[in-house]
Amino acid sequence: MKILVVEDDQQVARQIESSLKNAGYVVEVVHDGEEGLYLGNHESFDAVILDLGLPKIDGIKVLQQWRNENRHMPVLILTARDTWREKVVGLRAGADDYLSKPFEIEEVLARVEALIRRASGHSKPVLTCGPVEFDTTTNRVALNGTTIELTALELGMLSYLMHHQGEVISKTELTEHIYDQDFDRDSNVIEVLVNRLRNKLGASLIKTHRGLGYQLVEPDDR
Amino acid sequence: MKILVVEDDQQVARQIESSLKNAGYVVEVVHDGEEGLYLGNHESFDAVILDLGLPKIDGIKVLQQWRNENRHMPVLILTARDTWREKVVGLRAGADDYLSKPFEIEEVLARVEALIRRASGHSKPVLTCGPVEFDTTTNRVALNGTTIELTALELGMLSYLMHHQGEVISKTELTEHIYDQDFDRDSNVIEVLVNRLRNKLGASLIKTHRGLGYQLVEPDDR
DNA sequence: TAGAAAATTTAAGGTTAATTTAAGGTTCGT
DNA sequence: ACGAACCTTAAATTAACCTTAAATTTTCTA
Repeated sequence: MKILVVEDDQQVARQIESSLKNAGYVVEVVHDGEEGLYLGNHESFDAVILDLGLPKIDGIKVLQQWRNENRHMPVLILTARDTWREKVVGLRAGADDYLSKPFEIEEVLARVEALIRRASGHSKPVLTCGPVEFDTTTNRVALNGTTIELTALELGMLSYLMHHQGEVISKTELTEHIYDQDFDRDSNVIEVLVNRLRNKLGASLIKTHRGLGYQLVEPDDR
Repeated sequence: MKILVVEDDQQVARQIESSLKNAGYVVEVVHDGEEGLYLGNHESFDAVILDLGLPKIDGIKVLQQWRNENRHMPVLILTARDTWREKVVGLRAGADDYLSKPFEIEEVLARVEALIRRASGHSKPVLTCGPVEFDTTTNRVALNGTTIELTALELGMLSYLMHHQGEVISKTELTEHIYDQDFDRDSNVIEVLVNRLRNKLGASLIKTHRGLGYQLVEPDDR
């Protein structure tokens, strides 16, 4: 998760930066509107914290330009003044949330996380197939609710099958996805992997189509 | 609830002290900046009332130093003059609210309570995982209650893991967070760091998932 | 500012779990 | 029934990780 902070006040900027980093974000800090505008247009961020009173280009202008360029990352606006007028202008320009100084650093964190959560809410992170669940964000795999430990390769294979549920996937396709293109023709790695997955997640999860490939199916529970 | 009052005017100090005590707070009063700075750094308060015109060290300096040491307790500033300039300086230094003399003692109480409410509402200051605690505001780490000294990198790594408890974090993710983007692919820095953390905080705290990453787990005590 | 101390990085050898290989058995389609 | 494709198991191999210590860099202190 990468966050852009546009804030000219060095102290506030540092405060926010360290707090965000501690919370586990990758943080990029710039100190004026020009740099902010450029970075926001040329790199991709999961959220932006934007001060309004900035040197060179005003925060509102920066925000408007981003939105004109169809950049839709969530933006939290910071401002020194807490006037009705400012708030309206900010939200009109496309801000997602608004915070006026002085603020608790923890509150900034809370709001940013809320924004990111809200923004990423569109994707469905956890795939499911019968009794097995696969969380694409954390790579956690569960069978009937209890987590199952998988190795890197097992995980890679399950991930691919999960993303192509119901399709019949050839062994070549699996090898090419799990490894990087190169593969031996005479090796039973895939069979061994399938076997281990079946042992861990239930024999009927992966159906084999002789000569064609494998298919992830909802097992008939019994 | 413990409140620190830093105020050189004996009469004002006594007034505030008795008012706060009546309201049910534990109050500590000191009369110059030096004592204030020390106490604020070595004890934990739920809020601070800080006069700006102080002997030995100016109030702003005291506040700045606290913030530099990552002490984030809410601070209400008192000042004799009500100038725009002073207010800005105070807020820039990290104050949370501002009150100019003369003031009603009732108002001081009201503002302090507002600050405490606001601060406690949004902060989740101390993360815990089994026997280890991590205070996000002071960066203090404790194992079974006793403070453990960690280096900057150790702290960075622990902080990241603490904020993502239970998740499996890849080595790349750790490097990208601890360092700023750039990293060598052939270096065992992460392994060495994990090793040192395990030595200091217990071997079973960090679980390794071969080929995937590391995971912070509650150690099974034994 | 030099010297000392601490922190960080590098390096090397040992350990272990994951992956691959291999070998023999099983199933399925024709 | 026969061969090919697949399954299963276990041993062999490999790569990831651990541990330690020395080398280097940074920070502290006199």
